[in-house]
Amino acid sequence: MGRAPCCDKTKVKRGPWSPEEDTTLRNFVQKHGTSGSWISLPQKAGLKRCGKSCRLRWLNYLRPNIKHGGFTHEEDTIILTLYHNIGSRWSVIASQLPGRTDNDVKNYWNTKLKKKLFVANHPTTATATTEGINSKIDSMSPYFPVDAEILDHQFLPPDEMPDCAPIPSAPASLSNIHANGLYEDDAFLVESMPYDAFDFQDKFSYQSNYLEPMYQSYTY
DNA sequence: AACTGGTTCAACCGCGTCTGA
DNA sequence: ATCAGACGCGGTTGAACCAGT
Repeated sequence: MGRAPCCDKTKVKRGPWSPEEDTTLRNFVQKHGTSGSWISLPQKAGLKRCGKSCRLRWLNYLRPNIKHGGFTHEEDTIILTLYHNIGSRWSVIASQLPGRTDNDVKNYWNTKLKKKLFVANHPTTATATTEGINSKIDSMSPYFPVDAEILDHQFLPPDEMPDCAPIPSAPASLSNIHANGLYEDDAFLVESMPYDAFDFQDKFSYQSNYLEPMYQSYTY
């Protein structure tokens, strides 16, 4: 006996959104907001969609200032650092990346960054399949090492983060690395995530000074 | 050109948490 | 204090696209 569905699946449209539906939803939300209830919004807006589907479409695609694709090195660093410290709290991680959604960050981690990090640190397995790499990564400790210089970053809670706030810049030593004959992306990751040279003192200092207060402010 | 396997990412699902009556 | 409905989240799925053969 499972939980009752949030809406009648036989009466709502599913699958990809059409441009017309996007326009309807965008216009309605911009004019009326969410009216305090996503569940009732589709009916008010004249959409044959589940409220949860509307909410997801708005948050991940239609709302202003959304950025798609092209994650920067600085964003990579922030994702890796926060994943190392708090795990797969994608909404918390995304809140530190203006314009990024939790879905975007999650997809980026699962499809690209995780593999990139592993390959950069295990060059001999670079030709392995994604499935094989993923299974290896999943069996590893979640506690990736963190470069001490990342301590310089300042993180803001979401309600203090302006929509177009600049992403905290990476330290110079992390921004212009071309080492070991690797591409800049890979060299950057290798240099910023040195598996064998992690300073635990720095990790705990960083965790207690910056991440734990932030993490606690998000606990729900 | 056709097929196949891999990759990407939008969307869905179900569960935990929150909130207001 | 309790409970039902709504919200928000992380995990997963599958269609579309891409690259190699």
